[in-house]
Amino acid sequence: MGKDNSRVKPRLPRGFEDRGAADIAAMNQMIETIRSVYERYGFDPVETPMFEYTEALGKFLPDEDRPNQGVFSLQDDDESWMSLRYDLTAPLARHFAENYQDLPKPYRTYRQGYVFRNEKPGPGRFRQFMQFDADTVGAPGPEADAEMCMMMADTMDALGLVGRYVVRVNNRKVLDGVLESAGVTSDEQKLTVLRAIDKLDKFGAQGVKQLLGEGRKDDSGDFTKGAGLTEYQVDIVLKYLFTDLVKTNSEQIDEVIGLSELNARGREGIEELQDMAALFFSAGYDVDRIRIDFGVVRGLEYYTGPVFEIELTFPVQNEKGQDVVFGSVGGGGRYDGLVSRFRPEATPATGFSMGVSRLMTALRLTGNLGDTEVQGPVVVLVMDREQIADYQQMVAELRNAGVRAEMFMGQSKNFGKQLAYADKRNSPAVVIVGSDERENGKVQIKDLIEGKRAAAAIKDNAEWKSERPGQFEVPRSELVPAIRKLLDGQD
RNA sequence: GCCGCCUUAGCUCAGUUGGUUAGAGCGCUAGAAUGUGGAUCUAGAGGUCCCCUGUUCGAUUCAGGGAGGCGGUACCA
Repeated sequence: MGKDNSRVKPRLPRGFEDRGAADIAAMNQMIETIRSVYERYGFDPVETPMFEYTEALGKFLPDEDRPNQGVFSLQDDDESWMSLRYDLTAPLARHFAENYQDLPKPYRTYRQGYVFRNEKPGPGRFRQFMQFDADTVGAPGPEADAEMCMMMADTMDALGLVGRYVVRVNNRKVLDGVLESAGVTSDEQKLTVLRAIDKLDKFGAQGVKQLLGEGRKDDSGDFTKGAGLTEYQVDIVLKYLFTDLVKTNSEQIDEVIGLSELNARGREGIEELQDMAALFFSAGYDVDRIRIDFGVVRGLEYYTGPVFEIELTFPVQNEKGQDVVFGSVGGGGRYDGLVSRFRPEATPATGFSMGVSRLMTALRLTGNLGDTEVQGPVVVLVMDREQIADYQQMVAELRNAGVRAEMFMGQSKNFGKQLAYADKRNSPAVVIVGSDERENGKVQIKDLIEGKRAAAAIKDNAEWKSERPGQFEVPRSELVPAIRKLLDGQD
């Protein structure tokens, strides 16, 4: 049989991804774009490690003596649990609390990095993915929240997505107020109601109504138990959700103010939204960029006030052409309680997170990622093994001149293979020096890009060879200037 | 977790109403062409037909179970 079962099958764990040169270039470009916006807003970078003590992340299960399933965890030497961070906010709270004395307040920072969630992956959902966050810690006012929303919008614009997203804004206090008025008191029921509201754009009014009441059966036949509200309660919630869509944010807010069910807590939230809407208006952010939307919930329980979310306004399909449910590509809100887990002082904070990986996936799937093809190096071919010192010298000259260059390192001394290699690397040019050139003090430079163009018409291989499209000869001393000139001409 | 669909060569997929040597395109390797990429032609390598159990003279094909993938749904701190 001769079957070798000892060989390991190379396979990626589900929900994780390898990234090649083009992907990395695209991601770096996105990161740089986002970074420049955050810098311009006056935020400074900070970096925290991938691991934190689980208790610092707040993800210890109260009943059992181990961390939440959703986080990747392991035990340190002293048996204390450590976890891979699942977002960049909890680690920031820890960092701020730990360095409280030295940090300026408000503390305005950004940071970017991979976070990890041990969950079932889906379209645009990975178990390792990149986020790019900005936070203002120690600023209580709605102007700090409004700034976050405007920065989110500016970031999306900078990423070339003008008019193709919307930042939706709501306030948890409004939600809480409505629920209180409706007499929804148990925490569990509250959560279920919030989740139901969150599904509005997914399932529509009917779906939400079912989820608020008995429950809903989805297309795959699965049944989701509802919140079990009475008809009267459902009406209150729906009335609040389905205020008429109007032209401006302040009009939108007025619609809710008109509802008699709004209690003191709800009105507090409304006032904050009014303040934010006024700032959006005066700064020229229209409803098509930032919209007050009472359907925004956000899952995280630590949000205490304004919450916001970036949504793409174009449909996304996967590689198979199937329409795909694509979540938000960024979000955030005010989390006034997070730092107080570590410190006695009340520390208000607000921030948001850009889902870099998810956004990149959406852009790639919709063909909006832009051209990030990576240009290869100039390759110096090895014609004579004895001359590699000479070839290496040429490479060094090119590198010293700032040109990306390498000597062919493969096994094959076959000329054609070396050219095929350069072609596959997307090299701009190769340098050819055999005995003929050496004796005459010359080098052959082959412009692979021009050559490809010139060769398009050539069908016959003999002609193709003798024609040597894109190839020319210069004195050895002219190597670097000739290559430079060629590269300049190519861009 | 629950529901649906899927799994055959590196990739995309045919096919076998249960039968002996399981195919194509692309890709890969080599040659035509030993100093010239592409196109062309020729040849070659590459398979546990996802795994296990059962039914059967015989299973890649049928049945049951499992795993993995895709999608939905739940959860998502």
